[in-house]
Formats: sequence, C-alpha cells, structure tokens
Amino acid sequence: MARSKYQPAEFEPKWQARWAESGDAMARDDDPRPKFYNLVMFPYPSGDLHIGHWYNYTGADIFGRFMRMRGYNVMQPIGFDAFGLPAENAAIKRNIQPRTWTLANIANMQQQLRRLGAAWDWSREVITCLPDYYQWTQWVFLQFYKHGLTYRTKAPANWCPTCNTTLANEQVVNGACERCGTTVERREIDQWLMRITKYADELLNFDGLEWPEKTRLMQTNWIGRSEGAEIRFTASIPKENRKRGQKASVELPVFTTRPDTIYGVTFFVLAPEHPLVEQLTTPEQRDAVQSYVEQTRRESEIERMSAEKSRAKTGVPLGSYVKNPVSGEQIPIWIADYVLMSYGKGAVMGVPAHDQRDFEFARAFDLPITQVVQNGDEPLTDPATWDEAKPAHGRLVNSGPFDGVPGDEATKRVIAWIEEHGVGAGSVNYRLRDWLVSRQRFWGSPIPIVYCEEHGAVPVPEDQLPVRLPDEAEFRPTGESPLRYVPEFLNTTCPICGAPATRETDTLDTFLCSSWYFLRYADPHDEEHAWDEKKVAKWLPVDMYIGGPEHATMHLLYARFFVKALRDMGLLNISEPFTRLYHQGMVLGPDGQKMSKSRGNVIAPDDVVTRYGADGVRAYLMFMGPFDQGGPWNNQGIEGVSRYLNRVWTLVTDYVEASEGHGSAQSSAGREVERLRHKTIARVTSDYEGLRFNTALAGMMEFVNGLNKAREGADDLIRDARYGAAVETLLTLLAPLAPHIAEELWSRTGHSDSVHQQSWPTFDPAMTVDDVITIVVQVNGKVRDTMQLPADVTEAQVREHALASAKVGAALDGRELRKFIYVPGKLANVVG
RNA sequence: GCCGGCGUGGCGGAACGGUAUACGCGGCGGUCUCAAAAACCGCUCCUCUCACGGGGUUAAGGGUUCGAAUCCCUUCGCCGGCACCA
Repeated sequence: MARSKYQPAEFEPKWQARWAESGDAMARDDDPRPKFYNLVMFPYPSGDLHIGHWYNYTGADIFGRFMRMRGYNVMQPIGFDAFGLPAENAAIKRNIQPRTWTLANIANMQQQLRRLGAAWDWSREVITCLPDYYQWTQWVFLQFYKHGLTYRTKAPANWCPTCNTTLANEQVVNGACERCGTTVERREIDQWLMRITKYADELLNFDGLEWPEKTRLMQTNWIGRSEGAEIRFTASIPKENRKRGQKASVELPVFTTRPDTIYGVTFFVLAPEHPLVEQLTTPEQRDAVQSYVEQTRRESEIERMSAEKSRAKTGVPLGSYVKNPVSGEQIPIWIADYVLMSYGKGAVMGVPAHDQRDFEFARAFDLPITQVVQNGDEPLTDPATWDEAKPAHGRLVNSGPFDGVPGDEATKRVIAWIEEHGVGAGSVNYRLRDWLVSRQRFWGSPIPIVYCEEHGAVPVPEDQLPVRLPDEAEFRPTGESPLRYVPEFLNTTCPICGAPATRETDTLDTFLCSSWYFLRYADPHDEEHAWDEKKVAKWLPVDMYIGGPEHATMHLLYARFFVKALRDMGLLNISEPFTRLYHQGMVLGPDGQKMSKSRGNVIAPDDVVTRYGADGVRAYLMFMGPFDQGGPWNNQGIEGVSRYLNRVWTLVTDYVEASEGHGSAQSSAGREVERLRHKTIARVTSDYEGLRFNTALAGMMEFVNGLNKAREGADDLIRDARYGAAVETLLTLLAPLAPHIAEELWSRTGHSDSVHQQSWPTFDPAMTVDDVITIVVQVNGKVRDTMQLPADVTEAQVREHALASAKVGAALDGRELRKFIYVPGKLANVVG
C-alpha cells in the first residue's frame, strides 16, 4: 500500500471549516468551568496580515488551546482597531473613502486570520470604526467628561505639518512625527485632554501583576515621579512695567528635587514661554529678550528636548531679580531654552555647584558658583577650578542656619523650614502629562460635544449617541478636520436650549478606542450598554495578554488608566485590566534585519502558508527561538520543521496501517516507550506553561526520535498498547502548536471526536525517572568518569564506587580525599 | 548621558550553580536508485595523539564557590527605552 503523504493543503481548510461549524471556539457565558480570558492585541486593518501578526497570534493561540485542553473555559476574541491615520492617508492618495478602504482591508484580513487556524471566537468580533462600537467609545468619553477627567484647554500641541494633525507626546519620536518623520512644530489650539496625571501615583503600583520587569520599568520611567519641594521665590516687577495700583512683586514658584541646595542658588531661569517673562523684563533687556523668545519659538519644544546633551547653553537675562525666600538673597532672572514650560513650574532655581545643567549655564554666562553641599571628607575647593557640578548629597556648608546638617537630613530640614515660613512645601512632580486626545482628522470617533453660543461646550445627551461619522467627506489638507466642511454634520442644535449650534469637529485619538475594547469583548452585542456588569465581572480581568513591547507606554498605560477611572466611577470592579502580560519578540528578515519593503526581505505569510501549510509556519515560527525574543527567518529552518511534521505523519500513519492487533503485544521496548511518554508530557507541559514553545517542540522532536529508535529491532512494539498511548499522547501534545495535522491524524487513528476536546495528558512523576541513572564523577570540579548506578543508590554507595574508580584514582594522583560532595542522582565531586 | 536587556559551534538556539553545545539548520559519509530528488542511518566545537587518552572553549579580564555560560566586579560590543524632567 502506498504510504500517504503529508500534504497540509489537503486537510487544513477542511478542519478550519469544521471547527468553525462546531462552534467549539465560542466562549459561553454560562460555561461552569473556570474562565480564562486569552487576549491578543487586535490588529490595525492595514491591508495584509504580516508575519509579525502570525508570530503573535500563533503563540497566543497555542497558549489558549493549551489552557482549553487543561479544562478552562477560554475566551479568545479577535477584532480590528479600525480608526486611524493610514485610512485617511489612503483616502487622500487614492481618492477612496476611509470607510471603504478600511472595510475592504478587514474583509481581506479576516480571511488571512482564518488561515492561521487559530481558535478565535468570531462571535465576539469587535470593529472599532462601526457605530455600534464607537457609540460606546463616545459614551465612555462622556463618563470621563461627567467626572471631570476630560477637559478642554488651549494647549501647546505637537503639530505635524505633513499629516496636518496634532500628535500625542507618545507619537513624537526624536522631535519628529512617528509616521512621516517630519519635524514637529508647536501650535496653540483648543484641545481635549484626559486627566491621566490624576492616576500617576496609582499607575506606579504594579502589585499583583505578572508583567515583564522591563515594561513596568518603562512605565515607571515614563510616569517619572520626582520627590522634592515647591519653593516660592518673589520677583520684583520692574517699575516701568507696573500698572497703577499693581503690587511691586509677583510670586515665582519652582519645583526642585534638591531643596537642600537652596543656599546655592545664584540665578533663576524661566522657560522662554513663561507667562511672566514680559512683565519681568526691564526696558533695557526688552529687545534681547524678545528676539530670544522668538528664536526659541521657531524651534519646537520637542526639538529642544531632542537636542544633544552637549548642546551649548543659551539664554538672556531679564534685567530683574527674585528674592530667595530662604536666604533672602537677590538673584538675577534669566530665560533659557533648557528650561521647559511643560515640566514643573516652567522655572528653575539655578544651583550651578550641584546641578550639571546649571553648572554649564553658569560657565557660559560667568555666573557665580557657590558650593553648599560637601561631599564626605572631600576638602572644599574653589568652584572656579571644577570641571563639572557635584550632584551628590552631603553635609551642608555655606548655608546659614543649615550649616553642618548631614545629607540624609538636609532635604527634610529645608522643607520643614519653608513650610513653617509659608514659602513652599514638599511636593511631588511627574514627567507624565495629560493625554491629548483631539485629532484634527476625519477617520476617528467624533467627540460627542456641541458648541452653543450661550451654553458653551455641551455634551451630547447619551440617548442621542452615536454622533455618526458621515459616510463620506472631502479631504483637503487644510489643517482642520474634514468634518468642518460637512454641513449636515457640523450644524446642529444645542441640547440645552435648542438654538443653532455646531459640533466638535475634531475626532478622538484611536488609542481611546483601544483603551476599553477588552471590556466590550465580554459583551460585544449589547445595544443598551457599553457592557453588562455581570459579564464583565465574569470575564475580566484579562488573564493573559500577548502583544508587542512597542505599546508599553501608550496603549498599556492608557488601558490601565481607563480601568482605574471607570472603577472610580462605579462602572467596574477591577483595578487592573491585564493580569499577565507577555511581549512576543520580533521576526526579522532572513538577513537578520527588520523586515521592510525597501530591504526586500519581507516574508509574506500567504506565500509560506501555501508552501508549508499553516502548521508548518506556526511550528517554524515557534521553533525559531524563545517566543519573547523572535529571530531571523530562515528558509532552511522552516524546511527542517516541516520535515519534522512529515516524520510525525509517517510515524502515525505507519501506526494506523499496522492497526491489525493493536494492543495485542507486550514488547520489551514498551517500558522505555512508556517512560519516554511520561517524561515528554512533563517537559512539554512545563514548557507550554512558560510559553517556551521552542523547547516544547524540541521535546516533541525528541519524542518522535525516541519512538522511531525504539521501533528498531522491536517489530512487535507497534502492536503494544503502550506504543499506541505514546502515539495518542504525541498528537495531544502537538495539538495546540500544530492543530490541523494533530486533528487529521487523530481522526485517522480512529477517533470521531476532536483532538482539541481532549483533556491534557497527565504524567506520573515516578515514571519520569529511569531505573538506572548516570552519575558524573568529578575530581576537583573536573569530570573524570561517569557511572551507571541504580536509581535508588545511596550516597555511601556512590562514594564507594567513585573512590574505586581507576580514573578518579589517577586524577587524584595520590592526594588525600578532603571532601566529598554528592548531588543526589546526578553528580559526585571528589575534592583532594 | 541615564535606565534596562543581551553576547554560547559555520548558523538559529539548549542548559534548577552540577557531563556546555539538547533540538533544528548547514556540512561530510552511507543506504535505497540506472541516476537524481525524497526518505532513512552515521559523523560533525577547537586542539594534541596512529590510537588509548589529554588539554582548551560560553565577548575579554578578574572574583566568590568543591564546582560558574549561570552569581559579583571591570572592560568591550550589540539591542531596546528615555533623553537638558530641575
């Protein structure tokens, strides 16, 4: 009989269709088994699924299938993050409506996603650009509005002149637009912001989360909590600038992390955009100040921030002075672009002796440098001889009443002093800023706000949601949302007074859509609510979330903020959305470089799937290296993995063909096969648990190698029931990783049910140990011999055998035994 | 500059502080074949030796330990994040 060949194309589509029909992947709300919410970051419908999606989703699907076989009610949804800029760019470029483009891409990608053979629950599919979804995005926005967590203000926006839109700080990379690379400018526009800073402190707490250390660190640094003090300096307003009846001075607060250096302040610097700059500029300095302010305005703040550290300090004195509230000294006020308006108070106290930036500034402008902190026993030297600032903490000197205060107490003492004298207080500052969510764009969820001449910004009543996006718009590069030119959209009436009013024409950042989609999956078709409390309580939090590390400081932070805020509104009873987080690595091109069309090193999933089958691609991707590491694609590597699946096919079909008398023999090789089976279950199970798919597959390869070896010279083994058990175990272990071939072979071994409905195989720990073990014998840490001994050998026996070894004797070379170390079952070290 | 991570055969990568190089790729040799492909079997870190054996090796150098790829320190290289954050 001609042996059948492994030809995945012959059965993969069949099983995909059958799984879809069976509805096995649909998670039921009333399933009594423990739930497991297995989530992947949903794709943006860019047009085609790329190999990175395959990588991400294969790993996630393996884990989900594994958990399902272990008895969990797994919910594994999929959907599309469908609003966003590329659709609009395509619209402009190809004169096609964003909606048309997006929906066509979704249809294509749905087919591509099916080819993966993943156990998606399509009944829960969520598409964020459809009104039945964005209605609730708008509703969520209104809840934030109601609770004062979103607000509108004229704010400096990161403006990309090419995309004609504002960008979130997170979307600005090195001062340039993340998408098109254009240098970002600043513009003052009325914008909507989300008050994420209110949750800064809570977001620093990761208790109970199984998240990569790296991601927690990135978020922690992004939030950037600094402890210190706010200190209020008092500036004298130049006589010429005072209006009649106006006070002669104005308060200038600063934030500092080093209140202990307060006596070292020798100058004071404002950001050039600081609102008091003009008022504090003397007539003599006016021209110089104005031209400096204009110069810095031309360079965006982002540009200044991205400038190299070595960049020379620039600045101009205002001509006026502030009083140091602690020392009483009068010090000159400057403006300089190294001070950022967006952090702290937009002002710093210059302590050149103990801050490197201030040091450089003082050197550039010949400002005095006063040492006020002594570093240990280091003798005081003339700061004029220093090469750099001395930022270390230490005992205070030259600090009036604080002289001699030790470093660990200095900060506390100064804060106590300023609080007592009412000139400041201990305070905390964050690098994190509020999240700007307005986009001057069409393809996003409309912001459900109406502007009325009398009532100002009025939220759209919830029963009037959704505020529908028009099907079509005209795309002109005006810098304003195309919605402004759709009169039917723009013109409306005030929900309060009914007078003519206009709608907000900006749309929401797409990150808003993805900040709550994992809640909607729990209740995707609810027409009355964004989600049903009970369903969300059942499914949330997400037990496993797999996606790329590039979302560490954006999506993953926003989603946490949303959940906390919604909890405080009484809409959720959880504090964190994602209990366990895992970042898959990146698949690189065969040249080891990031895949890109310009490099011509892109591997298209469709091509390789046609050639090797979905299982071949899945298995190869997972075998490439550790899942969180990724690695370069190798065309010969996938051949090897494909050959393995071929060997599985041959092994199982041979077994099926020899079906005469299954279980009728007691082969001498049966015991070893059974032992190998238990060992393999043990290691593969533990590898799957830890998402170590590469070693899990290596384990299954060794299993197949071992079974083939065992059959050599044991013709009756194939009829031994223990061999049959090994074959079935192999298929169940393989099922999560290569679901189609496992299912096909499972059915060929005579099963009418699905391999994916089997419960996960168990093992007996006693069966994972050999009768005879190999003990390595070292002399002084060097391997000199190995011994085969019964598994239950005692230490005394091992010692006896080891010392009897001729090789050990030779290695000892007459030295006396000083020490004997025994690692049970493994190794003995003779020290002499 | 600061904060993380990583450096293991020709290649991708394995190794609870305990036989470094599992598994796979590639290479070499063989079986089958008229031949090739496929499939299967064997060998394959470096070095000395005919061999038996010995020595060396986890970026480099040092340390801790009976024993280090693994822990600690220094240096170099690569990757990621932040980047004048007061």
